[in-house]
Amino acid sequence: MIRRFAKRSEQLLRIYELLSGHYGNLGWWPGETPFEMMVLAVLTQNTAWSNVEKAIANLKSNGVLSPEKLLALAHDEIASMIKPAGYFNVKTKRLTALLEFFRDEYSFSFEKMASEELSLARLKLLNTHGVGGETADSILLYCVNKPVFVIDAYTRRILKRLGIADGEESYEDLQGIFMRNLPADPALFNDYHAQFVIHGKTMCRTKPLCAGCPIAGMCSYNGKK
DNA sequence: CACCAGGCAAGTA
DNA sequence: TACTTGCATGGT
Repeated sequence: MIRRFAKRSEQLLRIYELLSGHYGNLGWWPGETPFEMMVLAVLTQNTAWSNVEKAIANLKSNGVLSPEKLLALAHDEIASMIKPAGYFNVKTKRLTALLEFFRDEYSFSFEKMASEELSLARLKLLNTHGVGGETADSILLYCVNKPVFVIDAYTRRILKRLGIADGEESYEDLQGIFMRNLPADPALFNDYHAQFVIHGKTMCRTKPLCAGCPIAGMCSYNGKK
């Protein structure tokens, strides 16, 4: 097979160029505040955004979208509000664990979290119940603007169809592809991830070929899962 | 009605 | 270490 790109970094930048040229610079930001984004990071685990939005709307309408308010609620009260996001008992437990961690480690301060050495902050997040790679990195990128690349199901599927990944890679393997070959720029990582999300929502889903796909020319999808 | 989206932890061996 | 299962919703 012919290598069409001398370097991985050129290929990754070309993909970004094609996606952002098609979808525009999204300036994507999943929540209105850093704290809302922290909550969203848990609520969105294995769940469609449409359901997550209903859950976060319930928290807002009940006036409890703050770490102090949420920690003062009983398990069942949180669970009933986030019910539309699914897995509500699991997510209530995970959200509570994350809020306790945020209180105990950083006194509910994103400034304190941001000032901590990045790899240490990431390890601490990963050591918190309910926080895996994607959730930790979403918090680091979207709440405290750290240059970490978030890998999600869309990213995995798109990379596989592009022939960059074979599906056997670990989370950190895939993350490393981006972080070793792109400048450590939070704004780039934010928008690149947003491009994968919007592209994954509309294309690269189940159809072998998608009309109008901006990266169709680079896609090696052969119909295999 | 069947099926889909789509992270993490805990149990098993 | 690697594999399997539980968790729950809303939309098609």
